[in-house]
Amino acid sequence: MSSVKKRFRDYLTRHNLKTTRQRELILDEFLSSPSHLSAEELYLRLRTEYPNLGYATVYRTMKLLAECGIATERHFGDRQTRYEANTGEEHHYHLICDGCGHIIEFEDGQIEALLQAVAATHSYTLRHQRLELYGLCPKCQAES
Amino acid sequence: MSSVKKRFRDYLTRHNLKTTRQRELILDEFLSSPSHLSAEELYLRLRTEYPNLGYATVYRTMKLLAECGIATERHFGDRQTRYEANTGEEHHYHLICDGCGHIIEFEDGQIEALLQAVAATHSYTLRHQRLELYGLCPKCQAES
DNA sequence: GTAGTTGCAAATCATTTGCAGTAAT
DNA sequence: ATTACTGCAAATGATTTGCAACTAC
Repeated sequence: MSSVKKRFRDYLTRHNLKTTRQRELILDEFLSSPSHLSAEELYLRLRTEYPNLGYATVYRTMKLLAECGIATERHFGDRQTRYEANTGEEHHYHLICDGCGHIIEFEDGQIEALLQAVAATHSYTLRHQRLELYGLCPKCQAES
Repeated sequence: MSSVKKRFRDYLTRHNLKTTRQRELILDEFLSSPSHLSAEELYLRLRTEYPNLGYATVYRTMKLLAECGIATERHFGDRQTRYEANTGEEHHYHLICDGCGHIIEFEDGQIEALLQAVAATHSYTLRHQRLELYGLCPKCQAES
């Protein structure tokens, strides 16, 4: 069993919550799916295999995954909350197409250093950060 | 009349829209209020003086203000959309204290240049950007 | 056996929209 | 006059919640 799954079980146990089939299924699907899916997209994927899975269960489970640090909730332009698996790596940032919604993730040490410098200038201790660039991808530029 | 109000009138005229009392009232209130109010907060403020103003009118007008560049829509953690007056200056970013919520706005040409470079690398046309740093201000560091 | 969970449907909450009456051009 | 605008109420869409049946512990 992957360490992430173990981590989830431990979290549930520690909080007197139960390890249910649905929770494991949702975590599996989340881990093996592309990043930045919404609860709805996850639900639709799961539904094909487990037709009587409830919508609310997906929401509730994703909230748990966010609480225990396995997933991070993100809000890009549209209304839906999207989920991203936490890798425990460096900070990464997002470049999002306003046209088709395509998302590119990137990292950049230089940017990171400058951000640290800004925080230091104001004597702030940096804890987390959010950087999103919005624009048009090449394909959507061609279309407009 | 302020140049912003003039700019709004011009925008409306150019688009065959009408300059109504409600639109002017909402713009006035928006300009003279603290930044980052939601449509609801704006509506509540206006309502005390103009009790039969409609909720939808505030939403529709804020959308117009965003379209013509006078206001920018922002989403901080909560569900509501918040509006910020555009100063016409450079992009500015936010440094937010997780402890007391204090917000410092800053600009940084070097960061801006790097962001442009990232977009260019992926052949994206940059349209807008969001950069938020979260941490603890000196005062809140001392307290914790 | 006793919590905590699930699936469903109904409820919320922010925002949008249809419409009949009203106001700006 | 014409066309857009307003206020209201009803609609929407994402997410949440109440609840009775169910399942992990």
